[in-house]
Amino acid sequence: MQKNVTAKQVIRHLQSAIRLGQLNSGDKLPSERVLSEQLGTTRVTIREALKTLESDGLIFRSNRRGWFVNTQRISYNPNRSGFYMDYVAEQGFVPFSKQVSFEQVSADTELAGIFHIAEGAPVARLSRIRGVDGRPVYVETIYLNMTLLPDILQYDLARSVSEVVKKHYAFEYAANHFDIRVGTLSDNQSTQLQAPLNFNCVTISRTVKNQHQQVFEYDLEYWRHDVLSLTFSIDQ
Amino acid sequence: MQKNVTAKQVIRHLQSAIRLGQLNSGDKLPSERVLSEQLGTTRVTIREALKTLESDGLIFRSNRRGWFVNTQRISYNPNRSGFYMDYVAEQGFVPFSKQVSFEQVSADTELAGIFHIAEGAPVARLSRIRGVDGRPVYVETIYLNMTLLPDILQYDLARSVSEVVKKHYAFEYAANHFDIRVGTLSDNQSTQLQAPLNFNCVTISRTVKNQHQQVFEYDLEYWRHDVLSLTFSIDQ
DNA sequence: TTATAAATCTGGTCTATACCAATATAAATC
DNA sequence: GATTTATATTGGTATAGACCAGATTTATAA
Repeated sequence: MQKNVTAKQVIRHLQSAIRLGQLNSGDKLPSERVLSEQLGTTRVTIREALKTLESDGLIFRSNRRGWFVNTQRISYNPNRSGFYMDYVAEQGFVPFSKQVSFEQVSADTELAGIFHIAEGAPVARLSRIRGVDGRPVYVETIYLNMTLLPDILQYDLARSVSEVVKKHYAFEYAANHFDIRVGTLSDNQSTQLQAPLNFNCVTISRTVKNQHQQVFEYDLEYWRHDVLSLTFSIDQ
Repeated sequence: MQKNVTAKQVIRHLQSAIRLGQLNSGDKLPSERVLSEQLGTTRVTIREALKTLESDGLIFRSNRRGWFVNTQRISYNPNRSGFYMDYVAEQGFVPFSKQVSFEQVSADTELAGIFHIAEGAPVARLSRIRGVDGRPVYVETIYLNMTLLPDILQYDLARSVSEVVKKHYAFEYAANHFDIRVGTLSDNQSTQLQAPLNFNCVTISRTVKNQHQQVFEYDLEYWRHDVLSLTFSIDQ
């Protein structure tokens, strides 16, 4: 009589392998087929276990390349001031940021509502991919209210949006409103983040008001769910 | 030649059924077996699609009872002041809160570090399950520093912890530090939330300081990932 | 040596089937 | 009618195998 090998057993096995240092940060795990042979089970069960370890942030995958042992999660303060590059580098990661597009678009119903402008009014849209240690971890789209920020398109926002807005328009980041939830990546985003279809993500939406209570910025960030640790403080 | 039915097709089919009102909030979906027959595919593919819709918050499941169309997510401000019951009721939900335990424990290494107390020092631990419309949505464990809050065990904290702390100890909730990440539920938590093993959750950890910069409270919340929308503002 | 093409490996996504455990329902009993 | 017991249903978790597409490596040709 053959006894089923459960995902739980596989999870424990890999957890202890990582804990004991048989597998170290950045190491590639054996392929799913090899693991299923070694542990006497099927790929389906192995994948079930791998997905759990992924959600716990212990391992991550790169599309069709393999599974790897994760470093610690990226600690990210959504309310930070300062540059992404510096912020992440302080944690020992090697960050990169790649601007995908920066263009003018017309406000749809949603954007018009957020910015309190007419539909069709000009909005600047900046799209970029950011990552650490050579792997992309989140995609971001930033909308800027061109009614309040005319000529914003002529600036280089690659390094920092807030820097430009503060310097050239004398806007303060006076109030931030956040909405954070779990979701799944779109097909486009999956490709950009080298993730499979319908991959789980953390969605961070942020609207920013200046010192005059005007909404001038709206950000949408989609993070791989397995790499992120949101940390922030609120004093009262 | 038979063409495979993809999860994407199933997702679109169910999305439009919900959008068109063929399925309404609270409705039970057909069983996985029925769906797989109707759509000409296997349960595996159906489940793949259902899990995606679940992560997007469109549907939810109750262990071995079935899949149901979700209402909108619970908008939850982790920094709120006020009562959970009132807070959630305002959004049209019928909330419930069930205290599981309230007892004194000894600080382990982690708690000792958080509260800046000696290992073994007394800590009060309150555990409860909270939900809406009859279904549990998160489990919470609250640790209270009994070095700062002696005799806290004699109070009834079922309604509100902060109310008691403010009233009887004159503590203010001066500073909150948050850490939010995705993870998976423990076996215990899965049972409590009527979720399958290794179910995805959002973990919210929160440490609270009083007006004297003393850490007196440490909360751990584990939310079903499919019901939560964190919303909060930070003014500067 | 370099560029190109072929073979291989890997995860991604299906089909098909099976059995278990908790739940809900129907039937039998008090 | 209320309670208990048996049955059917449902999701949860396995086995086994297949083919695809992208990434990597190896072999081949320029």
